[in-house]
Amino acid sequence: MRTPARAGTTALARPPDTAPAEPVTPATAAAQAEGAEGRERLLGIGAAAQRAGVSERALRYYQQLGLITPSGRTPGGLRRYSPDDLARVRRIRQLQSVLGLNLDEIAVVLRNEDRLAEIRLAFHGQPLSGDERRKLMQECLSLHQDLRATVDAKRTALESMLADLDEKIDRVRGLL
Amino acid sequence: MRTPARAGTTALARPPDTAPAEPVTPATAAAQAEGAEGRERLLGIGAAAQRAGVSERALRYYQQLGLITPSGRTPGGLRRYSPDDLARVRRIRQLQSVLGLNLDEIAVVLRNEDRLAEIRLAFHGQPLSGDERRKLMQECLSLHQDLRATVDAKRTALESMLADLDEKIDRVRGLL
DNA sequence: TTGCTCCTCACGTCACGTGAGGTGGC
DNA sequence: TTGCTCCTCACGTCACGTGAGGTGGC
Repeated sequence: MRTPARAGTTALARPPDTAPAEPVTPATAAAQAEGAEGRERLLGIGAAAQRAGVSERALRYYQQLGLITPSGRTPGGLRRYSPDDLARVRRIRQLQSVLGLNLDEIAVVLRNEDRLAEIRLAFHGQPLSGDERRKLMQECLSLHQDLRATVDAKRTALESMLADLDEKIDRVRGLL
Repeated sequence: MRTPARAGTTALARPPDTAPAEPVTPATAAAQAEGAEGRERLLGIGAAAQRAGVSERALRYYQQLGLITPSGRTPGGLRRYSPDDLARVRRIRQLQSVLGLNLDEIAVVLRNEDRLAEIRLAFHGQPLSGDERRKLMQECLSLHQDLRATVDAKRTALESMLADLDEKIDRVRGLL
C-alpha cells in the first residue's frame, strides 16, 4: 500500500533505474534510507511466497503475465522481492478473492493504480501541462468509480444472501 | 427456492420415482395439478440454459458431477428441465459468483439444504423419532451457521475495500 | 561432499468453452 | 428433404499445482 514509485510495470515506459538521480522528497527519504542500507530486505522467492500467502509458481506466473516484476535478481539469476512487490502480490490476491476478477481484469486495475501514483509523483514539478494532467486524473477517477460500482454490487448481493440465511436459521430455530 | 422434494441428488438413496404413490399434502397439491396438466413447463436444454443464464455445457457438467438431475428425458433421450431445476442451477451460480465456492463445496451446501427440506417434509407424520429429527436439524443448523460466517467474512472484506476506494476517490477529487 | 533453495520445462487439474460428427422430431 | 435442437466425444483454456531434472552458494 501507498507505494508511489511502482509505475509502468507492464505497458508504460520505464526509466533505466537510475537510483541516486531521483528528486528526494520527504515521502521518499525513508525509502532512500532503506535502500542505502537495508538491501537485505529483499526476499528470495520462497520467503516472499510465504509472506504473501501464495505459491512460488503463482509468483512466477504473475511475472510471466507482466503483473509483477521482482525488484532484483542475484548474479546467479535468483529472484529478489521487495516489500512493495509483496504488497502488489497481496493486492492481486485481494482482487481475485474478494471481487472474483481474472488476471486480465486485474492487470487493468493495477495499471490504473500505477498511473495514478505516477501522476501524484509528477505533481511536484514535471513537464505535464495542466490540461494533460487533468485529463489523466479524470480517466483514473472514472476507472476507480467503475471499480467502486462493482464492489458495491457485490456487497448488495452478499447482504441479500445474509438476510436469506438469517431467515432460514431463524425458522430452523423455531422448529427446535 | 422453496423446493421441498429435491432431496438426495448425489449420495442419499432415492426412491424409484413412483410418482402417483406419494402422500398429498397441501404443499404438494399445487405441484400435482401442475404435473397433471402443465407438462409443457419442462424446458429443453437450450431454453433452460438461457433462462438460468448458463451454457448447455455447464448444465451437462453439473449433471455429470451429480449437482443437478433434469426432471425428465424424452423417449429420444433429450433432457427436460423443470422450474425447480432452474432454481437449483441459479443457486449453484450464486454460490459460485458471490461466495467463490468450488463445485465440491457447493455440493455440500446443496446436500445440506436438501436434507433440511426433507426434514421439513417429514415433519408431517413420518417414522422419525423426535431425537433423530432433533439431531438432524441441529446438524443442518450448524452447517447453515458456518455458511453465514463465511458470508459475513466476505462482507467485511468488501466493506473495507469500499472504504479504501472511497478514500482514494476523495483524494483524487481533492486534486482536481 | 551434503543440504538447501532456486531454476526452467512440462504435464495435470478444475470449470467449463468450443467445435466435430451424428441423431431425432416438426 | 431441409432446419432446428439435441446428443456424445474430445481437445482447448485459465490459473495455477506438482513433480522432473539441473544449478548455485553456505
